[in-house]
Amino acid sequence: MLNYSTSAENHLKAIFHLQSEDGNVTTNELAERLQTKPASVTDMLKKLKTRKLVNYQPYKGFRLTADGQKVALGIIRRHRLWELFLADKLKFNWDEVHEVAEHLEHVSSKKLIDKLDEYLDFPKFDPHGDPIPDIHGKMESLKQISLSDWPLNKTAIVCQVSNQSVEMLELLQKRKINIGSKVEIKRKFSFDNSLEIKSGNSSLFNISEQLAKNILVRK
Amino acid sequence: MLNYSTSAENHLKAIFHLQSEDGNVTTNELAERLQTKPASVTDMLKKLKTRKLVNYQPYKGFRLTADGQKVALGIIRRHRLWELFLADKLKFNWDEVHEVAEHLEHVSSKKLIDKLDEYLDFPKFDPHGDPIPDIHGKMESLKQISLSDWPLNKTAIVCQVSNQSVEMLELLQKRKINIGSKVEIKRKFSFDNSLEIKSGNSSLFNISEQLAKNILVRK
DNA sequence: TTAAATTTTTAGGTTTGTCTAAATTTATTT
DNA sequence: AAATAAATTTAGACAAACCTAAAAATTTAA
Repeated sequence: MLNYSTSAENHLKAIFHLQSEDGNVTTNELAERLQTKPASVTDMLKKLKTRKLVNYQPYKGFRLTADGQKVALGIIRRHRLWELFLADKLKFNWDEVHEVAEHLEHVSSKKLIDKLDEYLDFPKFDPHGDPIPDIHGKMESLKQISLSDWPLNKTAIVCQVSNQSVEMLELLQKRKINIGSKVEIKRKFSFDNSLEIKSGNSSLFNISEQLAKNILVRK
Repeated sequence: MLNYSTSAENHLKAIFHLQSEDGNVTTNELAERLQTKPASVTDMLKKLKTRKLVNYQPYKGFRLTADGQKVALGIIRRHRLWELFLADKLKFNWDEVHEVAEHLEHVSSKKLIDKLDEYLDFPKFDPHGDPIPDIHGKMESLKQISLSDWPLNKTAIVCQVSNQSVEMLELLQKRKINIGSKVEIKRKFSFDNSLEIKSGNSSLFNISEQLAKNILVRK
């Protein structure tokens, strides 16, 4: 298995995420996501195309090839395993693991990752509730819906947070909302779609529509 | 605390090791150690000098400054903690940990390393028997001597292997010699200074002077 | 103590990943 | 459907980390 630069890996991973939302990915989108410039993205895409990791045609957008997908899943596997390690074993807070995992994910020893997987007992989900690809790149898919679509007065279990901004994670931390937390919607305010909710045994509080949309729940 | 490139970190670490053996370090020595060219070393040293990590004067060799020493100890701390993690927790073989740790050591989150240290219970030595610097850069020093200077028929405990080449570690692995193994010298052959030794409860075998010099023992 | 050998540095080039500014293509709007 | 706007690519630069070959300094040895 070949080796890719940190930058190439970051591009592949970001394309993977974007295309699962959007289908075809555009240069601007990717530049925005990676906090870089469209011209830089074009440069990298030309390189990824030579490696047959992406099917890219100038001005037409791009997607990962089957090979690219495989590589991206490997990177995501590393990232999520490290996140779980940091949270479960090293007792990092839920909202601190992402940034450190961004660096650890680029250490590409296959043996390291497979042993880490074993050490963590072949986990299926990371601390954000995202599924972890197994050694073959397969992962569970969650049938979960947004908290903003959940009915009133019915307990939901938080199982994923789809927007991983630091601000948002900090907010959730403050509200003591974690993966696995039980929440219940007590009121919906139609004028701004904000919700009044109850988490665990704490008292009632309000969250915005924006936030509710990014909290995925099940059960 | 500032951030250094992987290459800069590798230079600092190598200078640290070389100067503890030699005192003053030369350009050629360092190039050899890093598997690079003298011209490249000169380039990097000029950069490290601007950062005041090394006191370097053209043609005169160099050493780490107090600051450089501090940075180097931090890198060594990371390296050795990861080595221990890989061996103890992930069950890597003793001779496989070095290479992976070479990569992990460059992930420079202070919190990560301090939590890892805690997770491993603030260990004092890595799987090769090398001391691990603590959070302040302090580490134990071993009073140990080379197996080639050990007397006949007296049990010694292997506590360090000073030459970390893969070949040598593989050889030791084959001979079932590990840190903590008990060995006893049964004969010394003066014509080539090779030794006939007994390790644990296995039968007798021979090792060269070269190998004996690189096995450090105590007790 | 010079001449030869060795070590080290300098000069100039390459690759990778980034950027800005200009040019080009595609999309939108009147 | 032309004109304008937006998105994208190209051209040309730059910094980091490396290299080779040549020049300069230092060391060694005749």
